[in-house]
Amino acid sequence: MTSRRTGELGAPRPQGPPNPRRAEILGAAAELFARRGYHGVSIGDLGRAVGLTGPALYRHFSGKEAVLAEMLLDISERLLAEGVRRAAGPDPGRALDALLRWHIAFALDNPALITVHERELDNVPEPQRHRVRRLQRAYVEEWVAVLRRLAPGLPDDRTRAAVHACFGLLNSTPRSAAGLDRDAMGDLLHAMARAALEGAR
Amino acid sequence: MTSRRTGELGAPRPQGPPNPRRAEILGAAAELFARRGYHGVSIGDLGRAVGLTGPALYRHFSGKEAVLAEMLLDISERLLAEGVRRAAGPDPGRALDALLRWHIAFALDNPALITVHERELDNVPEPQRHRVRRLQRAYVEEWVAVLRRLAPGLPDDRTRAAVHACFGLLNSTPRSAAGLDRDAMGDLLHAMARAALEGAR
DNA sequence: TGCCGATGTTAACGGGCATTAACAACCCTA
DNA sequence: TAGGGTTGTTAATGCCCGTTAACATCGGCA
Repeated sequence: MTSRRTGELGAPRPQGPPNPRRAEILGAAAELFARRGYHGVSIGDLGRAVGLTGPALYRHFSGKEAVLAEMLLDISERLLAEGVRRAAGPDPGRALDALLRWHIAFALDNPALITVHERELDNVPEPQRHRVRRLQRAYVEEWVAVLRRLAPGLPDDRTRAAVHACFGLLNSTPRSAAGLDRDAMGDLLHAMARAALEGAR
Repeated sequence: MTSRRTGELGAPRPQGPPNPRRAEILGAAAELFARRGYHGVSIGDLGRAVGLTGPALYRHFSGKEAVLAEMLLDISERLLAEGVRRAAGPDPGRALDALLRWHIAFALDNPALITVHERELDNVPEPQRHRVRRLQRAYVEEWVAVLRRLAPGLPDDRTRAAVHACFGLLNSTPRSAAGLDRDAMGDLLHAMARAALEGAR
């Protein structure tokens, strides 16, 4: 074998020693995809962003789609893994706050990733799109389960709609580069989201 | 002159008798741009969506960018015009409810337009991008002014951030095609947004 | 009736894109 | 120190896109 070019198959993912070049490319791609959209970014743009030419990318990914697929898979896995952890405790009120803190911190620290995660699923090729969708759904269900314990009377579809609306609020961060500093913004989002979810009752 | 091809200049916009073909193209373009993004839609796609070939579009618009520009200009003008009207009354609490009802109705009735309006500003060519930005900002300021009367103590940047977060919540509608019917969804969004804004205090 | 503007069509263009081929330099190790 | 895998490069290929050109049809009106 002359090169690795991981990412072409549905599963399992690379896993080897973390390749710094891959990570660098993924980071730059996140910024570009968030700003200009998947179709608005060329392989040449991607290479240039990390100081390479376009074709050099094929030493690390099987193609442009594979970059996006790995990015979305990584994001949704990270969100879900920590979401499961935080939703666990016995007190649903505390669990909700922990979920809120987690999602807000992730959105504030990775605005580009949140944006891509929210917009570009349709451009992920098919074997992996299903996996991302499953992970995203599972993450939503963690929130729904906590809210169900907190407000047992609510019908499930209403609870689910409320969670989606809450995500819309939290994920708006990247678009509102307001003058607030990170902590103030985090507190504001936490207060608003918490109030919105209580208002959904 | 052999054809009209409006939209190439910054101002003023067409204004003539409403051309049904133009409207049809704009409607189809909104759906496509919302689903696949501006760069993900070709002129051929756009023509096909209204039963024409690609080049036929140039009988109605000066190019692909002009379609997007007119679309965003139209949306932001509509939002602002009605926003100004509803923000006017003497009672800020009523004004806020009127603004909420307006924005929610618009988002529920035109999910594709809201999506494009939120995402594609960067692809509007420069003379018109400024106009759209001004209109969008003015719309936000209508909300900020109402909230300022309602909660005079809040610093302006916090109020503005809260409005943006609120828009994120309301505009999440297109992504959450939940099982709720239109009215139930509208009520839920209204309750959550109202609570979120009060929670921002 | 004959013309002309409006609104289509297909064909052609120039450019950019994703991808592949062919080749070069660099380490690591046998 | 020779060889091979890794990671780059530039050149080439083929496709698709936005746009323009050239041509057809059709309906209203002098």
